[in-house]
Amino acid sequence: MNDVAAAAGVALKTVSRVVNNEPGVNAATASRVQAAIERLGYRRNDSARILRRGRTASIGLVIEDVADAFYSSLSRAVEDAALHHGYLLFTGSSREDSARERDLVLAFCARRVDGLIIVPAGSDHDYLAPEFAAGIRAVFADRPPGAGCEADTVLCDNAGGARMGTAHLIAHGHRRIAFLGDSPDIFTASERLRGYRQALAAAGLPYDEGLVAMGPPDPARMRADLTRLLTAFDPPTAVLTGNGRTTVETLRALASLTDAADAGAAGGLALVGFDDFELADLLGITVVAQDPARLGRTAADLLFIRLSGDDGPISRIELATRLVPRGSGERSPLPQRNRTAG
Amino acid sequence: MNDVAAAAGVALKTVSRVVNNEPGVNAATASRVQAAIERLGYRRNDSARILRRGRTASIGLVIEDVADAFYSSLSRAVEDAALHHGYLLFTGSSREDSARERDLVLAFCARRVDGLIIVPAGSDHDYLAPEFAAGIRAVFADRPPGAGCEADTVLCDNAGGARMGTAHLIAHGHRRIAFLGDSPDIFTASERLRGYRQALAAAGLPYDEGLVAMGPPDPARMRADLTRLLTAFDPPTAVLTGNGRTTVETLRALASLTDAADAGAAGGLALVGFDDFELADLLGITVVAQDPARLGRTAADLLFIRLSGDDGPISRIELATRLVPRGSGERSPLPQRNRTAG
DNA sequence: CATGGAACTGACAACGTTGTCTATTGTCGT
DNA sequence: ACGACAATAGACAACGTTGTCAGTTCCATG
Repeated sequence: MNDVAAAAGVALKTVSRVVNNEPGVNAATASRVQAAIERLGYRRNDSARILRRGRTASIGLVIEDVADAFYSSLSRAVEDAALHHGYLLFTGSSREDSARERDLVLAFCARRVDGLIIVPAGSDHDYLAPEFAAGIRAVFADRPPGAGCEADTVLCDNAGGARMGTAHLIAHGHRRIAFLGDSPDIFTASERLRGYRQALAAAGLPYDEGLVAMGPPDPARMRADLTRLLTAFDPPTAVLTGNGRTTVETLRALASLTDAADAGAAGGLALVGFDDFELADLLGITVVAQDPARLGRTAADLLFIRLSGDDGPISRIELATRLVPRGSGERSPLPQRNRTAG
Repeated sequence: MNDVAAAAGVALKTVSRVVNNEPGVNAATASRVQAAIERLGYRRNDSARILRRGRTASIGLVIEDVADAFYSSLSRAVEDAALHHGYLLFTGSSREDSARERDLVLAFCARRVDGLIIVPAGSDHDYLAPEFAAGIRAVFADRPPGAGCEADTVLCDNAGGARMGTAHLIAHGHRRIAFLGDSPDIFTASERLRGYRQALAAAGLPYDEGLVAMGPPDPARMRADLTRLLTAFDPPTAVLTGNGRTTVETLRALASLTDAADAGAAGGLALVGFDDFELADLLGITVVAQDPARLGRTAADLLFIRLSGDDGPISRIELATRLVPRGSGERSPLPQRNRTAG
């Protein structure tokens, strides 16, 4: 900028004014400065600008994994909102590792992002206290912050969705319904388990721990769990899967366990999946759909409201889920070969 | 930092030394400073640091759309590499809009990223000249830069992959093979069309424009194109689809055109898709697989080599593709109802 | 005891902007 | 012709770091 000023025979401040479209510069002077800018290929250094002004016009997004369709949809929604408000976006994936979450968040804070959208991996957010004190705003998405951390939160109605999915299976005559979920220490997974139990209770059905298998969606582990479930004395006639990844891996496991030809039919087992996913329509999989884009958009909206100065009470929004019947969840129970009596 | 210095009764520079783990600070002094840091909740301001040091330890990634599985895998690979090198990552989606690509790139440059990884939407990258002059390094991924822009580039062997996929169909007896691709002004789409033509030529088959339909993967448009193709006098017995999105939409269109029950079987039409995608295994779709994670990793590697000072000649890497037979591409031609003679 | 050097600490400028305040014009009304 | 005022331009400090260099202390050595 100094060079531009020298080249245009003008003061530093005048260049600054031209660069920022500030009023009070003679048109002739301005075009002379513009010419110098073009000639020298000058670009404003935003680091200095940020240092001087205090606002960075950037936000940080920490998700679990960009490569997961759910989070990449969420990302895109946040990205759009950021762009729309003229903000730049830092992103990082925590990989379900709370240390990595913290490091990313703190790195973003050191860059003085104005705000954060966090899908927390950990359950302790005390490390944010100094940042909040410094004026950084944060919105939690998909999962709530740890105890003692007061911040806007956008969740989906996990328990309600699981309840609805389970009730749907019950309504189609199922009495033994398995639940395959992610690790129970993940908020959404345990909430969905809760919803599943609520639905069973509401229908007067017993809760059978033997029908529940939870853990990271590792194909080998899931195959083993499914085999155990399906070869038990009194096997389930239906399954509720706890998230997109789990649903997909369940379908794979079922395909490898049953006749590959009718893999799409999930081998007669009724199935409702939590989370919609690409091609679920073609495979005829009934799902309880969340809207990750809406989740991201809502979180971004909340954040930008805060960034515009709003200091109202914390909000905690819960987005509704939607049951999308596609066939796999509407099958009636088939007589099971392992069962001795009906 | 000033406050910390005052609180610890020490000079600014000493705090700086402690914060940066620089040697030459008495342990007692250091712990006094540490205490003050904790007490005040101090965090270093990286904007100032960047301004002072010149290096930002951040890179910018511009892709087409995070919500697309191909690019989100690529993103994740770049993210991992960045994290591994201690860099932060700015991301943005161009949405196939060259102006948006430029704006994102320039915004990242204004933030003084050290390097860029770009999946270009446009074909004119003259706007980068001043940035290159300022020392920014860029690597192009998936698509090459516009003419006149010399930069490291990582592509996949698009023509070769399409040739392989087409040859595979020819080897299974197909003579009339349709090509459904993305807009021909997208580099990868036109390269794949080229590979398709090469394979036809190599087999002595005529190139029939009537069997080619290209454009953005809009469901309605694709359905119309497919209907036209399949109801023609001499319809194709096989299809090569030009990318993941196109493959999926083709499957949808086929499912809605033929009996929904055998949608997974793509209605008897043989199909090879360019790009692997989630659940292609369950649907039995033969694909020419790229490795987007490898693409991202390779691009990041190239970039970090440059950032470490390498000034060797420009490299242009082409990654191989892999044919994954899963059934849909191994079907023999069926007699077509619209054809008068065999 | 003087001297050299190592270990530690601090003063100061500079990075490239922008906000504030002041100085210089030129224009207008009286 | 004069003061008032608007429009334009510039000087300067400050944002929070870090690199450079200079100073102080203290200990080992001759």
